[in-house]
Amino acid sequence: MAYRHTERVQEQLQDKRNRILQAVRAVVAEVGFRGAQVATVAEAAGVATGTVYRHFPSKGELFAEALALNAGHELTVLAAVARSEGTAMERLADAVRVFALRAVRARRLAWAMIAEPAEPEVDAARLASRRAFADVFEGLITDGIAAGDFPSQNARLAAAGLIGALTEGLIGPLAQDADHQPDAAALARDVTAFCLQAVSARPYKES
Amino acid sequence: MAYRHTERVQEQLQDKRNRILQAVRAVVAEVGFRGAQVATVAEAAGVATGTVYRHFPSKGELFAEALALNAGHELTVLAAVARSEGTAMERLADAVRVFALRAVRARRLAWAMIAEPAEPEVDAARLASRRAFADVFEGLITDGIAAGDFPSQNARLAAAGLIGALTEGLIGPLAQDADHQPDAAALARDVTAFCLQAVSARPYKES
DNA sequence: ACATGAAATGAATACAAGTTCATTTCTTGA
DNA sequence: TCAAGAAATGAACTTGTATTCATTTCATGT
Repeated sequence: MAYRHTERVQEQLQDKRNRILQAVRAVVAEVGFRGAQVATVAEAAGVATGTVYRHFPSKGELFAEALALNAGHELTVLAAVARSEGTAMERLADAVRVFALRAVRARRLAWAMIAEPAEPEVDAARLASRRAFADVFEGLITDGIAAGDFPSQNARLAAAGLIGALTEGLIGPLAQDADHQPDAAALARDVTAFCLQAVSARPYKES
Repeated sequence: MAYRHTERVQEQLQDKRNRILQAVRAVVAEVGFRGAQVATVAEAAGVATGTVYRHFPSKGELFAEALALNAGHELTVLAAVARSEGTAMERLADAVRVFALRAVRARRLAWAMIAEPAEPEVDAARLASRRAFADVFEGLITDGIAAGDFPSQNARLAAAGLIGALTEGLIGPLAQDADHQPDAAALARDVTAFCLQAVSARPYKES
């Protein structure tokens, strides 16, 4: 008997695994899922291509785990905001604002996480996280309706609509136009205004 | 001299070209861009694979032209609605409703046309058509603001928000859940209500 | 009918990217 | 220092598709 796993080795392995996951994040943030290949990720992580496969069974599962990790992080942040003090209206406003600010600060990554199709495993992981995001918004809208902050409406659909509006307004292809790019804060402010109005308003004209 | 292009041949060629474009539409409507391969398209068009390349220089350009063709058609419909009689509010309502109804009736195709990434040429073509759609909505919103139908707002962003909400609510992955799929008409109605409220409403509570 | 040249064919090829695995390098305990 | 076993390496392999091109089929005018 001349070799046994020691704690240090375990840590190094775990470390390498994490480095690879972080490398996925970094590469995807730069070139999206479309351009992210295993060899590139390996290089970014400072390991050989084959090493990746000692830690993950396939590209799809690696990328899916990286997405889940990142989405989970964002979800934690969002859920905390949603659980804070204040009226449903205030909390929804905060949640949307936080989502918007974080998204504009890393558009490419945000778009990849939220919308860019990729391997089936990645798509599946995204569907789950997307639903989790929608659930947070839906909960806030439902609260708001119950509290009389918002008019009665289809909360599930409204939540989807918010995510769609956020995605499109902040990180979609149309938002990438560099022609007259306002600062991120202004963009986030306008999108937030739109989202709040969509959920919280009553008809502008009596008809 | 024993061969010269005759009219009949020209027509047949044009015909074949169109058949191929239609075949792209049909195949994409079924399996999306991801699953659409040249061989499949050729088969659907009733020609050999190589024939496709006598009419189009590459897969990317073929698919991009197919997308532009289809988007152009939709845009014509939408623009006609936008130009019809009525207040800006009514015309926006009609436009959104028409968009929604047509989209839910062919979700897979609509998603491919609006959102599914594909070859770079396709993405470029889509960006153009997307902007055209957004422009129609933006024009209606601007009209509405000028007429006092809608409160003052960032029309460009609101237009993007509408498209996002429509996309997400009608044809995005979350909308694909077959669990409790309401009929298309009901879905379109709710989404339309959300969109109109987003643009046309005033604050629900004076604050 | 026939010669001419275009158009269609589809099997063969090219290519890109994910995955494997024989070899090398590192780690451990004696 | 050394043997044993694990981990890392990266070049070779595999696979799935887009693209090509030698061959065949078809259309035209005499």
